[in-house]
Order: sequence, then C-alpha cells, then structure tokens
Amino acid sequence: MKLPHSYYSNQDVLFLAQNLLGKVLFTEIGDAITAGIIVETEAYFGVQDKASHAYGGRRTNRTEPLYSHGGISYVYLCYGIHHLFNVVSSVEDDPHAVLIRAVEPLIGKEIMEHRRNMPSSKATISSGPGSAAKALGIDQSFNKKDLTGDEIWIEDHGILYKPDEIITGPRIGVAYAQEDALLPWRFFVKNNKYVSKPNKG
DNA sequence: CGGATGATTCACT
DNA sequence: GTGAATCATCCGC
Repeated sequence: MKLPHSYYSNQDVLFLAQNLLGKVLFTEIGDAITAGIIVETEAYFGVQDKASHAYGGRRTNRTEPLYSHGGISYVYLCYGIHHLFNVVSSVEDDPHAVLIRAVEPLIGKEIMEHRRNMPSSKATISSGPGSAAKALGIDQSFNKKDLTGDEIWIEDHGILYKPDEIITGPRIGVAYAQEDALLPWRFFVKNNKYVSKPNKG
C-alpha cells in the first residue's frame, strides 16, 4: 500500500507529478491520522527551472533536502505564514520536487475541519498548497522526513483518473520565473472542487 | 547587520 | 479586485 522508496527515485519529475494525482497522502500526529487524495500538483524541474529553489544549482541550508535522494519531504515557510509541502524525487544531487497544491479530504475529516475551522464540504478546506498542508497538520517539523516512515507517507489506493480527466497548465504564482512560468507543469483533476484556482478543462 | 522577498490566504471594499 | 499579514531565508555591505 505505502509507496516504496523506489517509486520516488523516478528521474522524470513530470511523470511523477502527474502520477501522484489520485495517490493518498497520510500524516500521523500523535493519535491523529488524516489523509487526502492528491488532486493538484506542480513539478519543479531541478537546476534548470527558474521557478525552483534549486535553480542554477543553488544550494543552501534551506534547499538542502532537495538534493537528497528522492523519497523525503521538503517543507518550507512561504510569506511567513504558510507551510508548503513538496515530495523530493529523483536521485541524490538531482534536486527535482513535486509541490502538492491540493488534496481531497478522505480520512480524519473531523480533524481537518478542526485544524481549518470550516466544514470539509467547503472546497477551500484543502485547496491550495498552504491550505492543504494545514489541513493535514504539516508544518516545519515535517521537513526532510522519510516518506516511507510512520509520520508522513503516501499510499496507492488504486484511484486512477482517465487521461481526459487530467488537465495540464502553467504553474501558479511563479511569474518571477519569467519564460519558465509559462511551462505546463501544473497537473490537476478536471472539475474537482478541491483544486485551487481554475479547475475546469 | 539590514533590507528585500516570496511555489499564499483571507478579510474587506 | 485589493491589500494586509508575517517571518525565515538570502544576499549584499
């Protein structure tokens, strides 16, 4: 059930970003288990991607997790308020990652409702990278965690979307990346209400 | 050591 | 649609 370490070694981050749609992201904090179906992702294409924190081989204390072997998390604070969760992929020193932008609440909905202070019927409970992370209880302490461990992991529940249900488009909020901002490296499930921003095909 | 800056969200107008 | 919130990180001096 749990995706094995080998899954994350895939060196094609665009494939992985698309393949992660329909997978189920779990967190366990104390006794609280929550999980959501991944319905929106973005690929960050290593050193050659101007939108990536690792662009040009930039290597700092913060970006260090990106350079690890695939299969760990990369969580960082954005705008001083939001924790954004990424799945690190590929091999060591090849800093590819997939940003999880939205999940559909599946397990532990009451816990997510409490964390977000809104009903899970509301789309915005886990729509957008900051909200999805908060619903799952992800914060800085989840940085650099092994994704095959027992604090945060991803399972395959056999959910498969048809090719025409998966939409590709430019990434959100990366205008600073100039021409790379136009690359169609955002993937989401068509018409899923938990997808942020435009979710139609 | 200080200034700038976000892979965003939410409350208002 | 607009603007505030809010701080770790990064980079230049």
